[in-house]
Amino acid sequence: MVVSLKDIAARAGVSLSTVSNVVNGYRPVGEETRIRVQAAIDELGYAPNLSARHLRLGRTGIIALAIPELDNPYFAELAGAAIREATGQGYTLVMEDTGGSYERELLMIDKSRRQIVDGLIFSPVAVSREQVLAHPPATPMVLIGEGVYDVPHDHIAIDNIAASHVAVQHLVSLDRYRIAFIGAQAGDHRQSAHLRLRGYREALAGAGLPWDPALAAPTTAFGRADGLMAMRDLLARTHPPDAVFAYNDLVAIGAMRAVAEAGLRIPEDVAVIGIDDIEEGRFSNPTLTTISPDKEHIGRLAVQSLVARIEGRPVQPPYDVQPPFRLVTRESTLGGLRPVRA
Amino acid sequence: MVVSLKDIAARAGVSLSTVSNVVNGYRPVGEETRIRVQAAIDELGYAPNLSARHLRLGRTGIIALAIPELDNPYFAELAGAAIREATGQGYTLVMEDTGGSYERELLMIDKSRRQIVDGLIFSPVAVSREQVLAHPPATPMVLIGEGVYDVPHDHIAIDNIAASHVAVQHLVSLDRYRIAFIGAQAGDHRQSAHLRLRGYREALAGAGLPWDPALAAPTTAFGRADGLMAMRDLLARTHPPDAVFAYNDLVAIGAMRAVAEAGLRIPEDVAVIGIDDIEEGRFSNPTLTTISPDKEHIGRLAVQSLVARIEGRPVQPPYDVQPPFRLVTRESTLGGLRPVRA
DNA sequence: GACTAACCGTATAACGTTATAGAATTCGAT
DNA sequence: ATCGAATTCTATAACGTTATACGGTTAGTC
Repeated sequence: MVVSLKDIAARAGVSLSTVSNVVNGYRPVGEETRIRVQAAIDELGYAPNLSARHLRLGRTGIIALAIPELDNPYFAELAGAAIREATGQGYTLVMEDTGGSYERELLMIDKSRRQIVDGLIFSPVAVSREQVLAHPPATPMVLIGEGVYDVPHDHIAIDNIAASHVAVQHLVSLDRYRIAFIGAQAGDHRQSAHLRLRGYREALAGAGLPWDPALAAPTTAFGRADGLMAMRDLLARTHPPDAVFAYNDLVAIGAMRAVAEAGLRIPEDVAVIGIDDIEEGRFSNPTLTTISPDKEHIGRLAVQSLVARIEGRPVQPPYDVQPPFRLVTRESTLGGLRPVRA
Repeated sequence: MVVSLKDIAARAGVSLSTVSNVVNGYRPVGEETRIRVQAAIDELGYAPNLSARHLRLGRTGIIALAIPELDNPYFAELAGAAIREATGQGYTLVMEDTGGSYERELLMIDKSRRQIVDGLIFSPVAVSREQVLAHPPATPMVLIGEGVYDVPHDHIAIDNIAASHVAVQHLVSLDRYRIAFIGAQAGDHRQSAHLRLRGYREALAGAGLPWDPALAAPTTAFGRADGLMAMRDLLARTHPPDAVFAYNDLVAIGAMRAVAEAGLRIPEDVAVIGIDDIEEGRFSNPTLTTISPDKEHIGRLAVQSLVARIEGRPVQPPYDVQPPFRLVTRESTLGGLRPVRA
């Protein structure tokens, strides 16, 4: 049997309101009655009905995290941090996998889906800035990643251009001159691909290296298979690259596989660097040099910002945060055998 | 402004009940009024308040998936399937990361946490059979994985012993005689480790190979780092193994890294096989031979079983399902260079 | 001894929904 | 004409919670 306030009230011989006050501490309650009520609560094993509470309060205590792909370890690791923070703040976090699909992303910002949710952390990839502007969300929204810029929402994303500079400069410092980029995008979406491509070009220019469009390999998506195919393609050229800057670690790992299949050595023949610092790259053969964003920081900050807005706490106007990142050098660029530190 | 049934009723000039009937199709409504009401709904952009609906109906439409580690790709891939199925069935799935912690797992089955949830899909690792029996859940629960057996709940897990047989037999068929197992557990928990160890021993016996306790390496957890350390240990022995059956793919990948660091070749010096068939193993160097459970099947079936129980549909008594699995042979046992089929 | 203030408790009205019971209308059949 | 039945709609009472407004009692102050 499910126990409600009414049962407790009857048992303790007080009114509904008093029990509610004991439970929530909203109003002072006499010491003696508090004890009596608490005893009844313990005996009957009362737990508040969240639907009722939420109906009354107008909030659900649930926030959503909408990401393009749960099976990308980057997002899985990020989600872990977000879940921990949300739990700590007294919220439940539900994850939505949009699959990077346009319709499912629109559904996310569409308010019909939001009746159940107090706020949304959203990593858009397919949807455009204009569409976000055209569908003002009914509840607060925090954006993560580089999908959409310049909208009136909190936004958390590393400085992609700066990160790309660091990556390319690292390859340049190793005397690589034919540096490819895998993950250039054709369409208008995936801002981050544009930004990383731009950072790549700027860094090349800064190093006095020529810009060769043939070395900017497009992909349809950003998984291991995409990196593999793009790299096979690059290696089949008459002048293959001597280094690769990959859109992310998954792409980089696919690319490394292609290099190995071609019978070439990493990094002697081709050096490889990615972005994300997923755990997989710490154990791959060779281990993967990467740009490491602080995922724990991003996940927690996203939840904190969202909760602050939900609870109407004093927050600045929508702000852009650029979490820190750092270069993590490993075998795929430095070479040698560098035992994993475990 | 948030639109409720009342607003629609006023707009369309009908009663609350009629609008509700239009929305839910519970009672027949005249064609003309239906159109008028639908128009009002579209104009005002009505979406039902789920808290209110759930309060009234006594169900929340939310199911939880509690897994030990979101950053294990196996669970991430499984969760993807579960989310898809849940969405299709009209449920929202929330994920809970227990971290394999005893307290957080108990919290999951504890009913206080369940007020918000219609049912739970649970992959226990720390909690025991007795504890599950002692804390009867308030709502239906489906167990996945091998943590707990013989409890009155639906249970979905591959036949671990049979899977281990297949894995070890594969190694035997390649003329390996010193086959190690990584992932033996000391404590009473992690049934699956026991089962896989048992399958390993049975298969050895079946092949007429001796049982050497020194080759059963325990680990504290089941990640890449654990496989790495255990393998380093095994390779430092006077008689190192010529093959390794790892508790799962993550452990296998850590083990492969250790073999590479030791300057040995896979599979010539040491063959490696895992369980799970995570995508990572399809692109690793070398690619990883593994036992592939049908994750899509498991995820969907878990949700289907749970929803059937929640909705009180005719279901058999709690049943045990053993989803199919198959051996996927790759470079880590077969050797050679086998280009990834992409 | 009356007035205020503080304290503690309660009755009640929402929050938005749906199920039940029933009211109003129409239509056939007697 | 009248009754029963079918059809379409509506009023109302919950579901369990919390905020508001108010009723008592006690203590303190002039």
